Amino acid sequence: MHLIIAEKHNVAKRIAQILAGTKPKVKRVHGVETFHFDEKVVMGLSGHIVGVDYPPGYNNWQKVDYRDLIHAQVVTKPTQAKIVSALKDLGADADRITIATDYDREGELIGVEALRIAEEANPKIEADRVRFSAITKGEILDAFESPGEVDFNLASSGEARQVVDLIWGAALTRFISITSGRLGKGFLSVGRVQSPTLALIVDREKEIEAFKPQPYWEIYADLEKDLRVKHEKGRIWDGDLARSIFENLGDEATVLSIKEKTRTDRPPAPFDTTSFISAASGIGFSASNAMRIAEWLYTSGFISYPRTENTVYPPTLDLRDLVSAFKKGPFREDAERVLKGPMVPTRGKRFSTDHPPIYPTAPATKKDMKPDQWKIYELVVRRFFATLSEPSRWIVMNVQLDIGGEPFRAMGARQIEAGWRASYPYSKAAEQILPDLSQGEKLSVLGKEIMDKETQPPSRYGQGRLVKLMDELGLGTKSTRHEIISKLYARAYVQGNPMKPTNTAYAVIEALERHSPTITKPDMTRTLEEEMTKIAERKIGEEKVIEESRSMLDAVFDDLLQHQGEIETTLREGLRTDKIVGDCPSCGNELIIRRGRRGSRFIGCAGYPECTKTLPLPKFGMIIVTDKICSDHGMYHIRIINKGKRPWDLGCPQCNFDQWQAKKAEEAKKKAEIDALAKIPGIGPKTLEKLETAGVRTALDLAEASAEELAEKTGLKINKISSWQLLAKSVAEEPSGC
DNA sequence: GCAAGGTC
Repeated sequence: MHLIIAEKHNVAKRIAQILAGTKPKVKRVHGVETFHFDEKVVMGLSGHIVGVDYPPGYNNWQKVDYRDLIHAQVVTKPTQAKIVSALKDLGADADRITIATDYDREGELIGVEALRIAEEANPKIEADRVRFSAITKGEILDAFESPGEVDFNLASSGEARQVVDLIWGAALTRFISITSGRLGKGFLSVGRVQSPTLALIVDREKEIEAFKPQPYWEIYADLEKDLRVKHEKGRIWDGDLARSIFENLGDEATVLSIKEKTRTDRPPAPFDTTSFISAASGIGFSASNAMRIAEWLYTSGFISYPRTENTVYPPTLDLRDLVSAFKKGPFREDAERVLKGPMVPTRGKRFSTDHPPIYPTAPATKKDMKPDQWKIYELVVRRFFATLSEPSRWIVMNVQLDIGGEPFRAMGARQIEAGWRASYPYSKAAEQILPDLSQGEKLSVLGKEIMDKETQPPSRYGQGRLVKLMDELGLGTKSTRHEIISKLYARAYVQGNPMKPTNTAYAVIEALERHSPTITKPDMTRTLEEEMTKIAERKIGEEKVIEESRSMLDAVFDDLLQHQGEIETTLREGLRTDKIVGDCPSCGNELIIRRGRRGSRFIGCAGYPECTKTLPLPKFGMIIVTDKICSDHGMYHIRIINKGKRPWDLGCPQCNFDQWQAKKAEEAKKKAEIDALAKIPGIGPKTLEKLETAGVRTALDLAEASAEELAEKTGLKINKISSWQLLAKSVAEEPSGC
């Protein structure tokens, strides 16, 4: 039997269909769907099915010595037990195994992992490897026609990365968590990708804080024909000069010149993961949410594989056929427009062997999915059409004017052909229509304006921008960048979007930059990549790279352990300031988030025990002090983050407490009225039931009801109802006892 | 309970 291994289930299924020519037989092996035909079996993995970890005995964070962690024998453990078992069973029966995992380094390692398991069950199995960059009939048949060999060196370069990541990550994560006292659920983490990413955000925040705004002025004049013109100088840095220009401005403008140019605005490149996340971020999706939805669309058959670095459509993709599929449904007009054109697809800078760019694989309507899913699907469809469209064309006008010796200017832009913008309305380019003007024309000045402005600090990174930046710096991969960003939120290192770092993040980055700068810079990834290439080229061994990395980490710990005291001070100060909620309304001391004896949390005053002001906090979830301040109480708003749930904005803790108290009082009042109804002589449980079906639950309800209607609805005697009503009225008017 | 990398 010939066993064929794909990286994922979907790919296994399609490979089997292509190779079989007919529908292959589906058999479940240890719960895993496999595909059988002509003495061949295709099975899919789920990415890595084993992972590196420490052997048992290294679990206790406080008891294990850092040096032991650095030099421990790292082991490989199955992480997908069912798939491993299926692989063993099938491997035992196979005389040949073909690795058909993704065509990249990680794919090579995943293939070798599978091969080792199969070899364990059957040492005599013969192995080969096929490589393809799109799952189309042509590519797959070609690849299987001439299989190559498994590249064990490439795989071991991936293994070296795994071990280096684990030992640096684990040792530094434990050190920072132990030193800061943040153990258990709220631990602080460190890693080759997450820490440099966090450092980018912290650096940006420092730039913003250090920014000194510069004042400048802009001068505008409003002319006849509804024309607004701006002083040629744009930003005028000298206030006196600006005011003098403004005050001495003449009352007639002369058109000096009119320049017209056509500008072509080229359509965007096909989506890779980075540009997709960036575009989704532009319409309000977080990176993780965009990817989650894209994965759903992929597994539901609406779009192609969303994790790709490729921005060039493969020649095997029949674009005309695909566009034609959209001739029915909500994208009919776009499809017809594109089909009329030359349909030359745009190409991005990056071409890779992993997967095609992200494109829609099937037409759909709004009814097929939820609104958010539709928005993402529509984005992918519209981007696809845009990449097959013609450029958008504009006429841009540049009008120069003179007002009493001062140069002014007006810029106009008019779209003459929408081109790709007809399908892709996400990146807006606004038209600026100017009135008809002629050279030498004179226009009176109807009004003037001087605007005093100041330069703005750089803006915080939004998630889309950060993903792009990570991509440029080589941090993380198409599949992990959004997860890394989520991790920063989960550790309470950042909050909001755009992202603002917490003081804890400042402190962690400061400590690392001082004593372990390697882990805070993108260079670590870059040098690791270089080492990996050397391993793949057999210029250096996997073991050598790991050993060198271990001794570097040893040196880092020489420094860290020597300065553990001061690092502790830095970290604890950062942690402390993140817990400040505001000033105590009773005594003016700081209000801080504190922990009760049984792990409960509350807001307490730093002036305790003299001041006993407290406010409650929820039992579960991570508490985040945001930078939003309550205008009534001067306290920072609180946000609660529970894993897998939407964040809950609790708001100002004082307002929240007041509202809760008011609600409780309201409920108590209601309960008192319900009790009062039951206490009226003559009203027993059966009568209560009848009254309730008529909508009467409290004494107040009864007092306000119409006796006739109530009698009709309940079948109770009207005179009885009237007598109860008298009693109810007297009860309802009494102030409630609690 | 640690990383980052696959995939669901």
